Amino acid sequence: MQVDAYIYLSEKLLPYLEDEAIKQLTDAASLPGVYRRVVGMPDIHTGFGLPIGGIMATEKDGVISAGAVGMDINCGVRLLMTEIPHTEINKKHLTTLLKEIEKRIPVGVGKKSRHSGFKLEDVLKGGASFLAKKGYGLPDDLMCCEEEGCMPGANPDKVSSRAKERGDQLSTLGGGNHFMEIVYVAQVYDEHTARNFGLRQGNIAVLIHTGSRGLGHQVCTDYTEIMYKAAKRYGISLPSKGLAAVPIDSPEGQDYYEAMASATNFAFANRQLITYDVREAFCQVFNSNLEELGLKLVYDVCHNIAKFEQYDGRQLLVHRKGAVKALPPGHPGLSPRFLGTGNPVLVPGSMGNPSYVVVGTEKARDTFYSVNHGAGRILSRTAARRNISPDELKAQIGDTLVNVDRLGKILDEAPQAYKDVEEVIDTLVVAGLTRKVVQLKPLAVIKGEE
DNA sequence: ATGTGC
Repeated sequence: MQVDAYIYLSEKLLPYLEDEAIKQLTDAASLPGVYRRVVGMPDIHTGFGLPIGGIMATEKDGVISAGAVGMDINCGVRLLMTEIPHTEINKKHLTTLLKEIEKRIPVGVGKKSRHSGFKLEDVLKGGASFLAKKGYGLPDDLMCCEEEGCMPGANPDKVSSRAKERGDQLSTLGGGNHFMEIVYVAQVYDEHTARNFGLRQGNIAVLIHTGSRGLGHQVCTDYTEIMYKAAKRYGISLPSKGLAAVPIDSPEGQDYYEAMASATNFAFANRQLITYDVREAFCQVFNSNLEELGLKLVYDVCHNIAKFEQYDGRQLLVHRKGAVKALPPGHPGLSPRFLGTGNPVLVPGSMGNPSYVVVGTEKARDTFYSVNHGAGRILSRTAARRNISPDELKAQIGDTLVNVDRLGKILDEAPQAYKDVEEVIDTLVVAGLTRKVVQLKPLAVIKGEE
């Protein structure tokens, strides 16, 4: 190991720590140019290469790794806030909303876009910014996105034709842990910050969790193969195929960065077009307009990405896989919109459970200004399908409305397969890395079937 | 996570 590995866990979470996740994290600590420490979040669990809930920063002369970003490049979460009090919404509204949203946004593995006419090259270069400027967004959307909805350095020429063929999935949700949820602000912990983020106690909001779909998956697969072969030529001994890595300044490393930025923009555009479709669905169901309904973007976070950032006067490449950038109030890296508060961090819980909006603190410097991205798995997808029955899942999600009739199709997403998100967040609160802003409680959820 | 794969 070149550096130490730190993992943040409460006593309650300690039993869930897998030996394999520790190995993946310490493996990452052995890669050339890794800086200061590698970090595991309290939602850590075994992934491909770097564990999910892992952070690895590398210096200029160090490596870049596709597996340390993850299969779903720029998987992320966005939150839309409405002006609708949850007391004014009934079960019939919710049912109709789910139907109208599903009419517009295909859900589940392998689903294709209902939209056409967007040039993939524009999407890969421009992300959410391209769509918003085309009219698929509100004026303030972009300043409420990480990277303002467009990652610089994207070069579609570095995305393989096979990956591009899989790029016809704009405004699709996907499967697995991806979801859309109608929630309401159930509790406010920090009035000032909540107000600044536009979060009002009792109001309805929409949480969207998805990424770059098949395109990002293919980019990761392509470049893992390329890096795996090239590493030998650079004299890098790889601890595992999942951590295949090459020097940042090598042609392969540069190519991956440009392809990753392209896939990142695809994911931003996906969430932006979903937002457009969700807004349309709300307007139809409530027979109203966005001026009345709100549906303003609170924020859009990336949780699988590598970005160049400054620490200790050095430029580092911070790989976050299942971790969210959380800059504290006053940090020079913040956009003017969030300079006084820190950027909002969106942390979804498991199905039927609360989600949270939190912010980072000065102390989060210890984690390269990163906090956890969710609850974190306890059971693998297959273990969850084997061990949880549809009735047990139903008992856990309670009154939360679900679009999926056959609960047997989403057992891998049962809350029993996940840690308690509040325990996970409180671990970082106690460690001084984060502060809670609001709690969101679910009313209805849209999941894709396996 | 994923047109659920070598």
